[in-house]
Amino acid sequence: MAIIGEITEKHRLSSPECKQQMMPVQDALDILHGKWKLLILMSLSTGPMRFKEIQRQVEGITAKMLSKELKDLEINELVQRTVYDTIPVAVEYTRTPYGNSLKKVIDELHAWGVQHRKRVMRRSN
Amino acid sequence: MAIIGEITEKHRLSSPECKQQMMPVQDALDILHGKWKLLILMSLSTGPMRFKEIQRQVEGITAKMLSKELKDLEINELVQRTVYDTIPVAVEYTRTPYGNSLKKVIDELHAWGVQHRKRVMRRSN
DNA sequence: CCGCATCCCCAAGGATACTG
DNA sequence: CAGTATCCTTGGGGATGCGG
Repeated sequence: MAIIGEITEKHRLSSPECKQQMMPVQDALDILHGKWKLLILMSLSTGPMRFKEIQRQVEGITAKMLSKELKDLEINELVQRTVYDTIPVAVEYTRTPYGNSLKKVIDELHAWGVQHRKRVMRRSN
Repeated sequence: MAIIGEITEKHRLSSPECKQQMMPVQDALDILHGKWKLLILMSLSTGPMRFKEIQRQVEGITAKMLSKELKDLEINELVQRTVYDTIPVAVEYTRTPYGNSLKKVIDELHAWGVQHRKRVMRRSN
């Protein structure tokens, strides 16, 4: 029980700094939350993409969701929308430089996902 | 319009590989989704932590959610739960080595959040 | 102190049909 | 092709209260 008390005390002291560390993460999650946003950004990693193209790449997303998520991403300046005045209209979506700044985040998440998948495979055998 | 056709064609070709890249990310998001999981993992970065301690650090989370999220994290072996047979019982949560493997992901998200906050501040002035 | 049980609400998300 | 509109379901999340 003494050990518990010690541990508790130790971390209560470091609490304020911990909260400071969390705020930025909370900010990031606010913008990137949901099932789709990061996947959409990924699909734009190779270059501009049209609506249907993105929908094909991001498996399972409905037009409604894609439309909404793209709007959100545009508001946060992670994605740019360009309309070409053709018939029928063509719309291209591009990652902005700011959107590209998420590359590392996505890369790390991807790397973790890869090894996680391996791990799950291993355990299920 | 020619340019559109070209762009479309180019990326349709790279589509299969893109989907491959997305699956791991989707896996990762499945485990880490929601408002709280990453924040909880962050709060455990400095060492073992008791239930109430975590709740104090993760601002705004209710006991119910914390309980549920900790269970999920335990199932996925990112967090370990230890019960001390004291009166009243004390329960400690620790990041497993596997949970620690998410450090880079969290770090990148944190780094992005920090600069995002700066950016938002700048624009609102 | 560490939760679980219950009730409740709302936003996220899905299905389908439809327009310019 | 690029979405909107509508309706619907699910579950994330909050509030409160209780039990070991």
